[in-house]
Amino acid sequence: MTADPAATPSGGVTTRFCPSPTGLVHVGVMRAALFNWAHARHTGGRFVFRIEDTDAARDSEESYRHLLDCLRWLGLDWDEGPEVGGPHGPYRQSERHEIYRDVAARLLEAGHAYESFSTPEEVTARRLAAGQDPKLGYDNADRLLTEEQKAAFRAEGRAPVLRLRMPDTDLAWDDLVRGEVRFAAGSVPDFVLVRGNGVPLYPFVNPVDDALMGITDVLRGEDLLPSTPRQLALYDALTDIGVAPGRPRFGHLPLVMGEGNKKLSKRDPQSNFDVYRERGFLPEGMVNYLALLGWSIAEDRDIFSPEEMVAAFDVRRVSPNPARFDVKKAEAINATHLRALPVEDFVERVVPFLAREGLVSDPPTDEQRRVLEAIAPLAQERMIVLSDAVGLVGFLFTDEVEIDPAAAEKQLSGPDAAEVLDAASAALTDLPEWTAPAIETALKESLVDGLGRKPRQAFGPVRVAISGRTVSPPLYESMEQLGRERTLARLAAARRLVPGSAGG
RNA sequence: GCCCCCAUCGUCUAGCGGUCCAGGACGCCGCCCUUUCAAGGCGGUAGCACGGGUUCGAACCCCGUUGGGGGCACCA
Repeated sequence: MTADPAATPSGGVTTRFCPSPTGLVHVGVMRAALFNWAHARHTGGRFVFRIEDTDAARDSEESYRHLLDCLRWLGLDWDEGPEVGGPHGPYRQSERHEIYRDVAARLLEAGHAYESFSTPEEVTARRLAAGQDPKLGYDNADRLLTEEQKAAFRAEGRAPVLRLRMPDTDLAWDDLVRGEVRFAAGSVPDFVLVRGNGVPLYPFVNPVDDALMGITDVLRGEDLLPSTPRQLALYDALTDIGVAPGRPRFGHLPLVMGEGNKKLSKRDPQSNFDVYRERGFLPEGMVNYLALLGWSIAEDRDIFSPEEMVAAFDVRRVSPNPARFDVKKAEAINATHLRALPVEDFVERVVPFLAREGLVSDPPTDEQRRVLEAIAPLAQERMIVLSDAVGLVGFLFTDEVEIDPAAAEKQLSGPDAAEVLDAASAALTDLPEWTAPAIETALKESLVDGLGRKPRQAFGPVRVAISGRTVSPPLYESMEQLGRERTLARLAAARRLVPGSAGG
């Protein structure tokens, strides 16, 4: 419970990620995790993962498990923390209460902290009485309470909170991303470390654990910047009583903004990390985009791998500007990574998404795998996220193809469609060789040359008949994979949908 | 209200006093390719918030203004 010199090797960097397991995982939180991880890896340092579950009312075990899963999915491995262990455990604050109780007692004993009996209502009343804005907060009125006064409050049944005595000096630090930041002496009131009921608060346990775990560099959101003076003061007190080895460095990352000009809130659907996973963003695509929220690898480049990020990451080059989360750009980045995937890798990753819809089994049958591998290169380049495969290649794995109503309206509504579909069926029924080139030749001869149709008019209805959509992988290859029987069946089925025609 | 942060194309950014009549990416718009849709190729659109300094010289340094944002709990 004292500063462990071995925990902070001179010059070595130790960063941490310390979310609280309360509900949905926010993309900004994962961005913070990524930057801490990249900073540790780049400097050859350590990355600690700690769970801040001091709020029993809001924390959940499910959320805790989910957090681990998200980190692992992104590829952010930790050197110390849950399920990994380490010399500074436990790594869940709910299991560290004795530690906080002990540190609080020592702070009180050393005079850095004191018992405070004022209720929030009393503080407000005093501010008002003095003609001041209640927003100024606590007025440090209990600093000089005598033992008699304290006894009197206790006799009333009041339980005191523990407050830190703030120093009467300026509090300043050299922020890793912003340079010097300074708060004037007296501008930050004495704050609460421990509640009246004995439960320690976040502003207390967070620095205590950072100190005990040898954290040297704290990278966190700019929204926490105003709380830094308090942490600094606490750190100085902890250093004085031998709990901390000194102050860590702080770096305040730019906020992640939403649609308007506001911080992306947990309420905003865009902020939910899970939706990107579920849509089939790649971890490497997500890492790439998240990294771009405040950092850039080079002047003329924005596609890179996690490894490349680690090699190049320099926290001093992180931008201080707030960054808007741009789904369009995230998609573009992801699409680039998706297309770069080797076919086998792509197939592996896409299978769970197809399986989820019952289109293939997981693992796929040999036949399903064969078809997937054949169509993959053609599908990959027209996909943005893995779940796109469901709509794009699903028609190859089911006989219950739903024809998109809009597609039908566009391609299967006129008399031309009937003529085209009939001609296509005729051309394909006795085709000697069922290969993409043969199919291409037959259809072009029949539809383009024979009927005199423009290619786009000739193949539109056929595509919709085969795939149910106006967008699909290349037609001939798709038909080849589908097989003659199913292809003819779909042409016939579509033929029956054409209104007001003989076949209907 | 108080404290703090931020300020280059619509968006994310490069730029760390001259090499910038500002570069890249996303988006958007054309053109090419073409069996749809994409992808790809080519081209285009659009920005240093304003005002003072400092300097031979400022997007870059300083001050102010304006604008935007964040924080002000016995939540985290």
